Amino acid sequence: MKKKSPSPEAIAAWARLVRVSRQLVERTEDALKASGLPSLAWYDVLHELAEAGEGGLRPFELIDRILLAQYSVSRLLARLEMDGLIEKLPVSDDGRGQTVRITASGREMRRRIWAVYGASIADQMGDRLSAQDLKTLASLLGRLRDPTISD
Amino acid sequence: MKKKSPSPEAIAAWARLVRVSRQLVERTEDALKASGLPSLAWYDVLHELAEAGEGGLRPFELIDRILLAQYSVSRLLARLEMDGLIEKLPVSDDGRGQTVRITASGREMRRRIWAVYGASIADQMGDRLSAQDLKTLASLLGRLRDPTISD
DNA sequence: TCCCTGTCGATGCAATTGCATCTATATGGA
DNA sequence: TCCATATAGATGCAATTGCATCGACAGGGA
Repeated sequence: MKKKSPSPEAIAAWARLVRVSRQLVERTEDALKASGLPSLAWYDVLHELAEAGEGGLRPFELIDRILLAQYSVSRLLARLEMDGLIEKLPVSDDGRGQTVRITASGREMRRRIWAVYGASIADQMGDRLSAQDLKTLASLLGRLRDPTISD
Repeated sequence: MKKKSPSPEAIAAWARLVRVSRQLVERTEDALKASGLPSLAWYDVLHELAEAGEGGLRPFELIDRILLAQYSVSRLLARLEMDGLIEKLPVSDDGRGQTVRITASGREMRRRIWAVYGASIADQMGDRLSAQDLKTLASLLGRLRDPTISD
């Protein structure tokens, strides 16, 4: 395969993208930490499980949705379970697996995280770009997504 | 301070931004690993030092440029020095500090990393958006930058 | 000069991560 | 049925990270 050189525009956009997203995430993580709340990774799991409803999700489904390695999810779930935010249920038709479901206090925690997370998004995105610009941005970013990945 | 709720557009743009940038970086890191090359963090340091020229940089200047914690930079520089990619020089007018300079093999390593990194940027950005769209993207992202940060 | 405070950079220790591998179960074919 | 292979999820161990703190020097005021 041939080696290509990126255009100056591509380099500039890349640099901005990487840098800005790191800043935004970092600020949000800092805000969560300052409020004594768990990190965005915890939120992501609670969010997916809340969306999934009573049926819950299998860990491997979670891996597809959030962008984490299998062992990261395994350990993340162990911590969430220890904190009582999720529960693991055996699954009848596959003895290897389990179903993970959010608990009431998991939902409550999700709300508390969102209070801070949502405010951070509003501060850092909503207040700086118009709705139209946000749509343009999302659309451009959408074209960078990996075509081999679901989301 | 009042808690705000983000608009749906802000949430969508945020989700795309975080997800896409993680994907892009991850793919690039994977490509580097597959080539047996060090990570993007190493590249960033080598890049900044190459830009800085013979005068080199103080570690605290590096901290301003790359988005890393002080202790991360301290350890990163220790590893780069062990690999002979940079050298640390005492600085005459400040007994606490040091100046960090890229070595010849550091420059060589930077070139080798760029061969892969640049190709990844071209693949993932240049090939998917026009120059005009890349400019629009960079401009929109620019408006999200933290105003309290230099770059 | 002598403190007091601030900045530079390194580091001990605990927590987290990445890698490789493990156990257990499922699935399909001979 | 039996075996070979594949998949789900957990985990031992080494490497890395984060947090707090440290030691060393700088700079300014009394």
